[in-house]
Amino acid sequence: MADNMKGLKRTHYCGEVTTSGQEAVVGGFVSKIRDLGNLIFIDLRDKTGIVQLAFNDETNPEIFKKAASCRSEFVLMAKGIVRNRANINKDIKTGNVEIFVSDLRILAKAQTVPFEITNDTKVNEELRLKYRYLDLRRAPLQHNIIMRHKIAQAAREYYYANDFTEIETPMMMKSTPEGARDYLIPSRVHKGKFYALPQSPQIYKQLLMVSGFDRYIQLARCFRDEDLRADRQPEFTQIDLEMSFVDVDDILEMTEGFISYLFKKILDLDIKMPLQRLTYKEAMERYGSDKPDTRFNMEIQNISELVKNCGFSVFTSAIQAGGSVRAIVAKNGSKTLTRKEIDKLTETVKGIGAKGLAYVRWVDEKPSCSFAKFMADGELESILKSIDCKQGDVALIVADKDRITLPVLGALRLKVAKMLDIIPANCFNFLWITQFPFFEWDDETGTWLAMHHPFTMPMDECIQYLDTAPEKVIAKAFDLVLNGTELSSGSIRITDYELQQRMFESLGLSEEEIEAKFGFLVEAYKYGAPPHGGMGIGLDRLTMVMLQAESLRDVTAFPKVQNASELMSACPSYVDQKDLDVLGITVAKDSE
RNA sequence: GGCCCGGUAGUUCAGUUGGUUAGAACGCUAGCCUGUCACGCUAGAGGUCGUGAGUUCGAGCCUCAUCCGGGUCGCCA
Repeated sequence: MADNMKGLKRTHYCGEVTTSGQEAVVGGFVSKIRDLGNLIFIDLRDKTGIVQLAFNDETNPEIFKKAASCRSEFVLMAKGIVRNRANINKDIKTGNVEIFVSDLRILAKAQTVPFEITNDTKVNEELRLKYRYLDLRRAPLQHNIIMRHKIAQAAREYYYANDFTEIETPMMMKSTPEGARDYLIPSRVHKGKFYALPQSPQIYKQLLMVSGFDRYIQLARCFRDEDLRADRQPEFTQIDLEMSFVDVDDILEMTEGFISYLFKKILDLDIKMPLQRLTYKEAMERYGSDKPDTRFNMEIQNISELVKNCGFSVFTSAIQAGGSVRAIVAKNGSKTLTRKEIDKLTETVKGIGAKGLAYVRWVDEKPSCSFAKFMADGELESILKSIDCKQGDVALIVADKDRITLPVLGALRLKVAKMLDIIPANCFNFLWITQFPFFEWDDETGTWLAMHHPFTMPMDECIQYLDTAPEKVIAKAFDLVLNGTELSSGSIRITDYELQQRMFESLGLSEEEIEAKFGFLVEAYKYGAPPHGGMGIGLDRLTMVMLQAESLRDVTAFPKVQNASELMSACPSYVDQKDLDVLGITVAKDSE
């Protein structure tokens, strides 16, 4: 049997024991034991840090014996006098003192842990995820999770101070099969019917504006049944907000206020305001991405004009087909791309849609160029001059339709920057992407699809093109990007009932479909809605980028892995047939 | 679903052309040690080489299948 803590009340967190001469009672996990024979030191750890407990066998043999029986990760409470150490440990904040223990309780023994609880770890993440509760004992993860809490707290402080009301919206809602797949919840009462977990509280928050709450915020859990990435979990949290009587600029300003407040409070950084803005078109042209990382340059350059009459048919035929020839230049730095690396990059771009990769590698005296033999005298030189490719640089060139060249070079730009290690750390580059196209063409179905959700307002001057020229319609939609990560998406919503109807129609929805899917929403807007709009800021991603973490798993207490399972509890899991019977559900045999 | 990478003591890794009993460090267990703080010293335990099949006189190593994990493309209004 373990000891109890009767008669002891914690007076200090471990990391707070810094002043000698007082009595202290601390509780925590055994981090390290140094048994010198007639002298034992135990490092006791809690969420605030480590304090050294000291024992000797002359003063109190009973307690000494108990200390000698302690092992790693035992849970202890200890009382004693805080005294100065003989030698100071400069690495920890309590390194000048120790507690000379007069009462020791072993509150829980611990099995040998499957991996050591250390700040730096090389241990396989799979194992750490299986024992997530142990991994979470490590100081860096504790720090991340606590920082996440502080970011959430700052969000509430800021938006509450700006008259936002926090309102909880349902987790069980109507499935509206647009966009991402829904996670479904079967109904027991209505057999054969399903609720869906929210992909976002979108519809509810818009209705809250119809109701007149004017400013809404929620730290909302959202669920999307799509494949995971390092920056994508099936469930995640948004700082979700909506505002009435606003246009795009009002929302951007409110958000800039938050970013300013947040970074000052959490990181003591002054972010320069207003944040830089780029239109979607410009972002695609210059960076080949709608979420460009602007911490480094290497912008995409169009050399179509220069090569349209050259002898290299790969270039000329792409231009004749209505495409373009574009390049990025990796400038001379501490590293250059080797031939082998360029070959590897060629494979990469082929994997994402490009037919090939032309290059100029100017490392030696003369540039080595994959297409030199097709160039007339002086042509290569003028290309190199125009894209500012000098000795020591490597130029990478893609020729194809714009919808290939731009994203491919965008992906290449990121990859090359990582390979050459030119992305500065401790740098936070925010960027608004504005003026998104309203529709995007879908090759598969041969129709225009809404690029954002179908409640997004078109720019006032574009409404005339809704039916005649969909490609000209620009949305009142915007994204917030930080260091190449999309943090947030927002828009002004359609509040005009007739316009909403036209929107649905131009997206090819029939009367019946509109009624079945969004009938209640369409009807709500018949009763008068103030102009409104809002956004959802990804709390997980925001935390990840602020803490410069590699993955959402580093800032989420209990994350899921790539196949959307959770390794610790092994979910999802099968359920008993009788539980399925109650729901009227039959599972196909081959799925087991 | 496609492509790429990985899986050897509890952990991190090494393991030669396919060849005798698969090693090291840390951790763990036991003993010694009065000022450690990566304590030190001595000894010991600990292995289905992810799993299954195949090739071979012989497989950790070669082949195939499969499972698990990571990254990425598709997907993510």
